[in-house]
Amino acid sequence: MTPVELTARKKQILKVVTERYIDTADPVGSKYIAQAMGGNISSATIRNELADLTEMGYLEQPHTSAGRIPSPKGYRLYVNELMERRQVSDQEAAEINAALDGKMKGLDSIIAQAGQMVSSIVSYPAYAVAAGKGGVTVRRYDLLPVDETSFIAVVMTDDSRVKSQLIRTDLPLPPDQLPNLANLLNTHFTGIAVPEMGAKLMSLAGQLGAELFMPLSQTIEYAADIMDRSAKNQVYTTGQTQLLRQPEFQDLSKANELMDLLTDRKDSLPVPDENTSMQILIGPENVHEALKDASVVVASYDIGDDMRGLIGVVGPTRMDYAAVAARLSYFAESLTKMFGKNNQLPPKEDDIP
Amino acid sequence: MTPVELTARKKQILKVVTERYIDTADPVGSKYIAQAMGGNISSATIRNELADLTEMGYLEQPHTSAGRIPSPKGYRLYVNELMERRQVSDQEAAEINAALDGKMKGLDSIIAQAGQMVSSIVSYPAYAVAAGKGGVTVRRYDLLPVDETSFIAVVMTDDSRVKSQLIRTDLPLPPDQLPNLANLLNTHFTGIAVPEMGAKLMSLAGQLGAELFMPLSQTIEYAADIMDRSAKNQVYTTGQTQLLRQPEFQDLSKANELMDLLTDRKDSLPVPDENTSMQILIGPENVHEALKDASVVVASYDIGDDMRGLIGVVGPTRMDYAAVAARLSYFAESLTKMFGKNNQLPPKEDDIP
DNA sequence: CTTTAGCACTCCTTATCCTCGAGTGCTAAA
DNA sequence: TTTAGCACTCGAGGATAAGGAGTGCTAAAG
Repeated sequence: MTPVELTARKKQILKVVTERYIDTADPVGSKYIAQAMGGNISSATIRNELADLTEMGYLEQPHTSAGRIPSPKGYRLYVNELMERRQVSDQEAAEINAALDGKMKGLDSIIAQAGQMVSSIVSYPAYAVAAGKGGVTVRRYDLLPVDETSFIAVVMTDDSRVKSQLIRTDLPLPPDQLPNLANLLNTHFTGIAVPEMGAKLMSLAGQLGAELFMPLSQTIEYAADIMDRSAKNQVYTTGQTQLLRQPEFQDLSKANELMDLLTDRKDSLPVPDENTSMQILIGPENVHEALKDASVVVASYDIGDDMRGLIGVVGPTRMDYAAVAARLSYFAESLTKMFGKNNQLPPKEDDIP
Repeated sequence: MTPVELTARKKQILKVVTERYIDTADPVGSKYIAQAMGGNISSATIRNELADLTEMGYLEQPHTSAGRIPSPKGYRLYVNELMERRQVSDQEAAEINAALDGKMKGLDSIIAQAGQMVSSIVSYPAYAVAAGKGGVTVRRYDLLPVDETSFIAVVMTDDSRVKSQLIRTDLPLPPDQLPNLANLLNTHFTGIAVPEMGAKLMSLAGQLGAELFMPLSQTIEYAADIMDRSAKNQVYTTGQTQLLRQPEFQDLSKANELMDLLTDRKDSLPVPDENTSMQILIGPENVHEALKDASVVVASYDIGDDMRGLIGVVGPTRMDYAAVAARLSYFAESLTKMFGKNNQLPPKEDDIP
């Protein structure tokens, strides 16, 4: 009685329903489908097929006398098999390239900007993370004299980011002591993690005068802070307000939940599997509760050899997967290319947002 | 016929109405007022007074048979005269201090974080800007060798911010040339604005070999970028979603307008007058169209001697002015203190968000 | 066995009407 | 000047009805 086979016609119907629903956000009726399929079959036939598809779990009915909408399972099939893997149009490509051509400076800033761009390109909220391989350490310290009571600390990490800060000392520090200090830092405080830094600092406490120890610990503190932040894998989210344009979020409670996730608990947003470059998560496939009624498309790109950037889009399950996927993957590829092009090393730089 | 004088009782009534309306968002009726004022006068008397106040423009009536709500003029009077200048409670002060005590590093990052804090403290969206006196120039360049094809450029601006970037050269640059390059930069490219830098660069083009000229121009480009960004007075906004919790923005079109302003055109948010440290702009007092139905409370604080930070809160006209004003001004004062405390110079540092 | 026309039925949407009650404005008396 | 009394207004909320899109089923046709 229950049909098990998914005939070509059933798939075709599912495709029509999905695309129409994505477009209009209204349940799709048999009459429209019949016509959209060429008018060769009657709506009654379609209704039979619809009943099958519903029974098989690909479609849902908001209520007895409404049209059909795709279930998550339906969306999944659509995304896997039915959706036409669309290419970005020349115009879209041009826009993306134009956006990327702008001078982007600084790794973190690039990441944040990438999120913004994607959000505006796809018209949904987006998020961006740079997933380093973790465990950044300092490769090198440089100290530049400014005046009696201050100097500039330049810290270079082993993933080639460079950050600097003006450091004020409480006690005057003779400028000729600066090389000593730098030497101390470079011999004892490179290549090690934050906790070990603390230990080392303690062990040196006795051997050094205050005028050397204070600026030393201030510099270490700064270095530790940099490493902390980069370990935290800061997540940037933008375009939350795009959600409000979607009819499914006119109901504020849903919207609020998602907004909260996007602003406060953004660290629990999905990350794609290690080896796939793009992943689509539909409704209940998401582990996070607030995302059960939403979908996420997330892509990754390479930042040089040992870092991976992540960029994701959040929208209603009724999201335009074809368009989002096309644009997002084009964007991610462009980023990979961009990072690769500069002697295959990223233009890493200082910036903490 | 029309009363001109604002008796003490009228003011008292206006105060009760305003505070009640701020609290409940419902029009306030004569019965409630009579009771809230001690029960010594009848609601009929209150009604007479209400009619006067309405005629005088301090109150409004959504429709004939509803209670009264304050008009912008009413709010204005309330804010100017009636509102009790509330102090932050010990607990609030403690919270604010705790938030500020956290290690805040980097000027721009502090500013952005300040916005977030304020937003969470007052439960409305907030924005933050650092209004420099404009016209930043470079005070000094330092170049640190890395390897044959790259070096670190450290740029210090005349407002004591320090930023740095790793620069890759296309041609190999002998390390012993680096001091030359630094010298060139420091003698020709300090203390001047971006356009002049370009001119200078042109004039030097002929005299230098490519292996020196290329890295020179890359460094200049970086410096120009820093100056550009700091000239732009970047505005940070946060907490937009707080708007959705306000009943007046349940109607999405209003909310959207404001959201747009807060995310896209944030540069047109109000700035307080030069000499006042806090300003309250109520509804139509705002010049920007999207803010005509909203209110803004904005405060400024000092960053060292020659910069001024700005921090503002956006909410419905029915905003809790007393609470917001108290918290915001306390927060701004704390910031001023914080910036002053470190030898009265801010902990300026590198960071572009 | 599949397709299709026909038709009763479901149930959402929208409009209309009605009632209820909070609150007003006015009048006239204290 | 204040207050009690009272008619009146107007929105909120609920019930009811009409309209319509869409379904499911039946029975006939291919």
